[in-house]
Amino acid sequence: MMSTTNIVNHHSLFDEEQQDHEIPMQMGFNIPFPPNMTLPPLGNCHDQSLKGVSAIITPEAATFAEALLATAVQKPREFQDLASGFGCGGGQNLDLNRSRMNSWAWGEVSDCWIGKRSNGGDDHNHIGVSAAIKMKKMKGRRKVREPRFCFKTMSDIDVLDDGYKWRKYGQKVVKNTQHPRSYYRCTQDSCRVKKRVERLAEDPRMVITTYEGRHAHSPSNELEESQTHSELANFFW
DNA sequence: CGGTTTTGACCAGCGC
DNA sequence: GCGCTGGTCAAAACCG
Repeated sequence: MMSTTNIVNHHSLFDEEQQDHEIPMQMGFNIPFPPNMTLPPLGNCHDQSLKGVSAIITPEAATFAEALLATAVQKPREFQDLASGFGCGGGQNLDLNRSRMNSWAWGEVSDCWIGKRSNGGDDHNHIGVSAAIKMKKMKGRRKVREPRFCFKTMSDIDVLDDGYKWRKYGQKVVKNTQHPRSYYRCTQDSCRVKKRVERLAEDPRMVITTYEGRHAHSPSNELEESQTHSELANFFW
């Protein structure tokens, strides 16, 4: 069991009083990289639309990272408890609820990374997931958009298994790209979460997955909460 | 037969 | 107002 797990959580709360300007917000975490996973050589990415992506990881790790972040977003309290159980800093508080994500008027992911980082002086591998989101509250009435999170991963598979069940509802070739963008919607009734999957024009090996909204339910029925916890536990071995 | 995918049409937002 | 573009709809095709 590793004892140096580090949850990184830095965000500023949405301020209702602020009008018509951008409000930066960041969320995420670092955890030790499991010994049974291997990393390919890491490199920097220079994609204008997704600035700050720092590294590339294996599809397996990426899938798990996505599931982790989904858990952190959907069940911040449980995620915090779970992380604490694995020796995460108790003082850290993954308090995403307070950010009132669903009240954001408008948001775009301006930065994200999934990768490997050194932890201070020692060079332990960490898998990290973070999303820096620039929020913008507009004057006047404007269509409310759900918060969005995106991930960039290296994978042959377009749709990574994040524990939820998705139905494809559209595909579009976007300008200046060779690869089509696919649109998916959560199959759960009353759940409005959507995700977009596309390949990076500059590097088709990279898959960009963008989630929009928050699930109003647990991951698909087969993946009960206890199982999710079990998977999270397995991640550390 | 029911659920999912495909794909062309349609719609809305935005810039000019 | 018009054209461009991204996002969604919905009918048909596909599949287990």
